[in-house]
Amino acid sequence: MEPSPHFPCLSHQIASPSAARNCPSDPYNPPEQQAEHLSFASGEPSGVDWAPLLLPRPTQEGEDEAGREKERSSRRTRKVVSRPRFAFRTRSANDVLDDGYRWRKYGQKAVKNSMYPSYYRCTHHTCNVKKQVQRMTEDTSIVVTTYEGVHNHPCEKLMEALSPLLKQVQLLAPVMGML
DNA sequence: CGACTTTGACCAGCGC
DNA sequence: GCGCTGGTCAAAGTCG
Repeated sequence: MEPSPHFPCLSHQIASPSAARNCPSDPYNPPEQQAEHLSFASGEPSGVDWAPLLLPRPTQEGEDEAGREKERSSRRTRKVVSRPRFAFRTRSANDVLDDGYRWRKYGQKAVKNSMYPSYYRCTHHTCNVKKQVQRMTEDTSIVVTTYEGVHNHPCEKLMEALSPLLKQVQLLAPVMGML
């Protein structure tokens, strides 16, 4: 997968968990968050096709709005909507991995098999991606992050980092054309 | 003052 | 049918 703006570091994790252990070039994986990528706990059988989960989904305005409206009307009809989900475990002091996106916490609740999972939503107004962050009871240094849905917008931090480069490319483009 | 977190209440799904 | 559980809402509080 291309260094997707949608999952800057997570893409490594999905594509190659072992490679993900060392991604020093990844600006979205600061030292304190260069977590030990332990394994995947997707709830799916192994051999799951990750591609559709990670590739940018083409903008489908109608479907998106309809989906939101559907969700609004049936406020708590959870577990009915089937959305791409994937989870992974990391060993990190930080609960929240800095994946380049901005998240808003909308809930935290004591549940049985995890002490206090936190619920986050992407703050982008058109994006409906959620993630759940919880620490494992057996080993509290391990954080389980579950993503639900796919971002339909570029990663803000990545775009921020790339914008000077893009400007340079734009400036150089005419010059290159002359050569 | 806007963005974000906290936290108690609410409610639907599920198992018994 | 009932109670438990997990996910979400929303008001209030906090922070920069």
